[in-house]
Formats: sequence, C-alpha cells, structure tokens
Amino acid sequence: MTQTGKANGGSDDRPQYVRIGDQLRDRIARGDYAVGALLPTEGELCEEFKISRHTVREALRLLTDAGLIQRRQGSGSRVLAAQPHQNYVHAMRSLDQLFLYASDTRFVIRDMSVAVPEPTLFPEIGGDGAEWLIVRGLRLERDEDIPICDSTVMVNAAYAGIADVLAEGSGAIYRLIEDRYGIEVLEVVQDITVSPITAQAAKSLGKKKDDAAVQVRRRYLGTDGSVILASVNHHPTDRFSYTMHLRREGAKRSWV
Amino acid sequence: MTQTGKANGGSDDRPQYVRIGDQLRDRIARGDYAVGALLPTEGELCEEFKISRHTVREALRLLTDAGLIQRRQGSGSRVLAAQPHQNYVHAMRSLDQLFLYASDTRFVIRDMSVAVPEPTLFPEIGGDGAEWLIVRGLRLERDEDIPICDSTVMVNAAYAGIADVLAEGSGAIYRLIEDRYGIEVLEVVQDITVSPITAQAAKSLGKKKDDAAVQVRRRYLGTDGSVILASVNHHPTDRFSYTMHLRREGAKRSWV
DNA sequence: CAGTGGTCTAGACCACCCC
DNA sequence: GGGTGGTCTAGACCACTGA
Repeated sequence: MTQTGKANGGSDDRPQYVRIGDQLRDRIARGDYAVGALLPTEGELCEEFKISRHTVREALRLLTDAGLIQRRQGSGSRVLAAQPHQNYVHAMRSLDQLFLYASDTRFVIRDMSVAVPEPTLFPEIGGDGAEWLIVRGLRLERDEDIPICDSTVMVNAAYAGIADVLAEGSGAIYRLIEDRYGIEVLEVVQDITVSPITAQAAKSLGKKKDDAAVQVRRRYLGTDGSVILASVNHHPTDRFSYTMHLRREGAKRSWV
Repeated sequence: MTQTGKANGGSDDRPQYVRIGDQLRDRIARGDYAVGALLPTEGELCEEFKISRHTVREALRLLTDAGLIQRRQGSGSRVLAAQPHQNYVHAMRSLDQLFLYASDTRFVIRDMSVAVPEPTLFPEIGGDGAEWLIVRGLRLERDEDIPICDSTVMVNAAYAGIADVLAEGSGAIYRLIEDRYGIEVLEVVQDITVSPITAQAAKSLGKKKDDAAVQVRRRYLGTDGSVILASVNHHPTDRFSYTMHLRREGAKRSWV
C-alpha cells in the first residue's frame, strides 16, 4: 500500500515524480519487479511515462531513500525489498506519548517573560533576534511534590496569547496552542544528551552543582516548518528513563 | 571541518556539487552564514560559482540532508546549525535509522561464552535459567579507533550458530540472524537511562571509575514475541546524543 | 506584487560495469 | 564497446512567501 493518500477523488496534485514513484513502489510491492531483479532503465521509464529523465531520477531517488532499491552506475537499479524495510515506527499513537510521564503531571511556572532566547540554549531558534514567550518552571508528578524535570519552554511570539491560560498549568502546552489557534504540530524533533546541570535546575531538583543532568530538547514544527514551540528539560539522571517501542509495519504479531 | 579529505594534493575529482556543498558547509561552520540567517539564494549561488541551478540545488540538498539548513519555498534556505552533530548520534530521521547506524561501525569482540545472563543486567531475560550466547565487546566507528560504546549482546540460544561469523564483526548482529535463520525482527523495545559506568566499560572507554554512562538497552522481538537478541550498551556521556524525528502522518510538508 | 524555491524539459558528456 | 547511471547545462513555468 502506498503511504500517500489517493483518497482524494480522482485529482492528484502531487508532483509527477511522486506519483511515478508511487506507481513503481506499487509494482515492487505486487512483485511485478521481483526482489533481486533489475528495474527498467531510466531511459525505458522515460519512454513509458513520457517524462524527462530528471523526473524519472527524482522518482527513483524516492525509492532509494526508502531503501527499496539500490542503484549502481553501470549496472542498474536493483530491487532490495518489496516492502520498505524502513518501516520501523514509533509505537506512539499520538504525540502526547512523547510525555513519558503520562498526562499525570503538572507544570509549575517560576517565571515568564517575552525576550530573545539565549542562543546557547537552543541555537536553532535563538539566532535571528526574534522574541519568544519564555516560560521557566518545574514539572511535577500530579499529586506528589517530586519534581520530574526543570523546564524551559519557548513559545513562538505568534502564539504568545496562550500566556494567560498557562498558569492553570494542566496538560501539554503545544495542545493548548493547537486548540486556540487552530493549527497543527506536524513534526517533533527531539534530542537527548547528558549535560552539566544548570544552577537553576540544580536548585529546583535538589541536586549539587556538579551533578550531571539529562537534557531533552524538543522542537515542535508546524505544517510550514516553522517552530511553534521549543523546550529544554533537565532531568535528574537518577530518575530518568526513556522507553520506546519500534515496530516494523505491515507484519502481524501473533502475541499481545 | 569538512569530513571529506581535501588532503589529495590539489586535484579534487569529486563532483562539483560536492565541492560546492563543502564550501558552503565551511562557510556555515566559520559563521560567514550565521545560524538563523538565510543563505544566498539559488540564483546568487549560481552566479558566484558560475554553475547551473541544478548543481546548486544538489549541493544544497547535501546540506539539507545533513540537517544544517532548512529550505522553504518562497522564503529561502535558513541555517539551522553551524556544525553537523559532532557527537555520536542516532539520527532517526526516517524512523528507522536506529538500525542503520550499525552499518557504519565495527564490533570488536572481547569475549564470548554460553551462560545464564546476570539477571541484574537484564531482568527481563535472565530470570528463567536459560542459557544465552553472551558476547562482550566494543563498538567503534568504522575507520577510527574512537569507541562508541561498550557492548554486551545476548543471543537466544536458538540462534547461537551465528557465533562463527561474529568475529568478522561488520554490520548489525540482528541482521545476520535474520538472514541466516530466515526470521524477522518485528519489534524493538529500547530504553535509555543514565547509570554508573561498569568497571569494564570504564576501562574500554578510557573513563574514570566514578563516571556516569548512558545505558541503552534493547530487546529485539520476533513475530512470536520471543526475544531473539538483547543488548546493553554503555556510552560515554560526553559523546552521546540521541536525536529522533516524530512525524504525524497524512499532512504535507511544505519544507525540507 | 516581486522574489524565492519546487518542478520539469531537452539535451550533453562522462565514469563505470559487463560482455 | 554498448549500455548503465552520474553529473551538468540552459531554459521554462509554477506555488508559495512576505512586503
């Protein structure tokens, strides 16, 4: 099955090379081009689809990136797999599950301001001199006083209007923005590293100044690629654990 | 610093778009194009380098793939970072590259035995008294002597036959098992924590006894839910970085 | 609206693989 | 040597962004 929806009744305004790529993908999945065999040459595909070589090559690039074929100068394009072997997928039903500590947390705000973020903290967003709504605080387990992490959240100024409801501090901030502004977070880029703890985080989390902390940074990207919200969280190393399930799509599992 | 060696005395037979890409990468690294700023337009780059637009676009594609810039129709190419992640990175850009990393590394075996695993190391598999093929070693970058992590791999006794090919040590072990036994890894469960470094890992990685390490544990599950292979890796904290992209399906991205 | 990147064409020469 | 994919040019039109 092709990923991209063909559900729109008839018209398909995607670029040609994407459509051609899809067709080739289907043929491979059906076995028209067997695993281990060679695809038609670029020239043959140009003829069949009546398109230029450049467009054929873009289509084949899609398959290459998906790991379905392997191309070699001089010999041709060989089919590596009938299904994208790449289909390991985060078994996350929604972005909510990014928050490992379930929804049972609350956010206590320490301070909130509109300013230009420290570029050292988040080089990807601090660079252009734009102002962001910066919120610093502590995330706690809902009914406990145990801190989960020290948190700095930077909200794109376009959505700074949510400041007034943040104090109530329940749920994920990105969700509040989605609801209020009718936009959608399309992608989240997250990275995990170990860093020296910041003075503030050490104080909040009851740690010593020289302790290490786990730093989790996230950027929430909208459909246009702009950063809606970014966050930097510092977790005490002794209470940090990140678990994820990656599963291959398409196969069935015989257990539960 | 550009990866690719310019050490060959003067002549550089790499394609133009690779050389141009390198130059642009250098400029970004030097700060000529600041993080957050826009790159020159495609047209300007065509003029400067006296090349066609297609070649410029191929060069920019390299930077995009490296995560250095973000391109958006209508607005331009923005610099995201001055350096590609210099640390060892699991970059799960296509939601699978968790596994790809193994192909650029080599595994040096320290010792190998068949025994009952320490239950403290991996409670999920050590409990029932079954024996596993246990392999301890070090994972290195392919052509470097820099260690990535100290690694303990436990192979289900049913697949212990791969022991003889492990010494060659290239690629991911789970893949060797898939090929040899005609089975498939359906799901991987992975968790990341910070733990005190083990004596052995400290020695291998050149760390002090009291240092912390990032512990990454994985279980590779087959279609029947059985554990095919499990691994525990200890990374030095200063060289560990884990990046992942989580994307909502269905929507269209207007950026790269 | 002007300017950007995204797509596409038609052609060319080259490096490489295999016969 | 004949055919493959890899690189590159010169041009065109379109979709999107932002002032």
